[in-house]
Amino acid sequence: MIRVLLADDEGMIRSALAALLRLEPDIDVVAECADGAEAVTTAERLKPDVCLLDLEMPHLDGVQVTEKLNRTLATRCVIVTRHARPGVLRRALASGAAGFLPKSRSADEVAAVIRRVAAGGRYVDPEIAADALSDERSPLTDRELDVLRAARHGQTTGQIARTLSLAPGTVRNHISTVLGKLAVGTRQQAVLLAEERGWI
Amino acid sequence: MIRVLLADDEGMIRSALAALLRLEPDIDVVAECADGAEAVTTAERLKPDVCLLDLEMPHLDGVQVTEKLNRTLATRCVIVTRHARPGVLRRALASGAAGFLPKSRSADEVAAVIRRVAAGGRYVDPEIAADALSDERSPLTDRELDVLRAARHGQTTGQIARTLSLAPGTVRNHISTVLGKLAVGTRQQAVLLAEERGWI
DNA sequence: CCGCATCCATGACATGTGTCATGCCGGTAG
DNA sequence: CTACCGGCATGACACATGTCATGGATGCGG
Repeated sequence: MIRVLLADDEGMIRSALAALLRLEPDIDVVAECADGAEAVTTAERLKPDVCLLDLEMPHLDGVQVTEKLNRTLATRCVIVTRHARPGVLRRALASGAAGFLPKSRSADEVAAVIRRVAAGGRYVDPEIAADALSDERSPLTDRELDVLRAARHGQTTGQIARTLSLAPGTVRNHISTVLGKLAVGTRQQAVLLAEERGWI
Repeated sequence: MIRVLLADDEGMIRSALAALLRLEPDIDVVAECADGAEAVTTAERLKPDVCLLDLEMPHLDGVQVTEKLNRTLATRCVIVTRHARPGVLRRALASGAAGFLPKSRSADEVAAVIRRVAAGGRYVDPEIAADALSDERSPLTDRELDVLRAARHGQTTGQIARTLSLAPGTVRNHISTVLGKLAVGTRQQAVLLAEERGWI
């Protein structure tokens, strides 16, 4: 019997997957969690064989949960996401995830992936994996990513500079190089593009 | 037998809901569609009793699909969405939707809502309905909304002015009043807030 | 050691952005 | 009719933003 923990902030898909997985004779859904923090504490208590984690969750996202769990437990983590981009896959695998499944795939495949991962194997969505090989790695430096992350919510250059302890001119310069690298004209477009590609 | 059409761009939740609904003895899932345009043409061909439509879909969103179908068919539409805000509910009901269900609700409720709607009733998520009564209507004028919509993808004032056939100064003025009404400092924050509240 | 490349940081300059005062138009109350 | 109000449009002004040239710090290969 494979003991599975489910975490997804969207109640409808969480309960739907739970109901479907309970129909499988060899799978036992032992917990359903609505956010990352809850997933971590529940996993540490119940020690499930497999954790099926949504990437986008409040407080801790799926990648962060995977990192934490891999330090302390033998649980195998599968990350599920709507935004299946090569950059996201890279982050997921770097965190130690054993599986990666975009939500564009059918729900039927979930049980198969869980069995494979529980048996010690790995599963990565073949389509995304192919994209990842045709390397779409972020051309941005660490600092540039910092600045872009800070710019996500429409803060002004001055505010960003203060939170990063920089001169305003430096922030502007980083933004400028980012705009050049991404071939866009405004920081807002840069943010949208970077989010799209899973770089921030 | 209630004949149901399902439309959601996320394959996993679409197939999961379909599988669960097929377990119900009185519900027949006659079609699964991945986008709004496909939903419209399929619905016109199959004339299902109830359409379960995701709000966020490519090409045509759930509200637009509902509008189109209500012109030509007797189909009852239920709109499902992750971003369940009063403004979204208002738009959905204005389009003629018979039901409104946020994805934060459990999948169990879907079948019940479908039965209720098929019987000629209406269903609106009580929590969101309560919020909608404590009126959070948009304080923005039509023109201001036009400008804000155009500003969504980080376009410059000049580009927005050209697409709306306005002087750049006018666009800036509209943006300025929007910033005042929403009590934010940049157009980017205004866009994020308006999206959050379902006003654009 | 010495280039050389890369990242980070900064300040001067042009351009775009937000604020303000103003005027036009259609609807409404007196 | 007149006065007034709200939405729409516009141009002048202060400020933030994007571009550029520059310099310091670190790491790598000759």
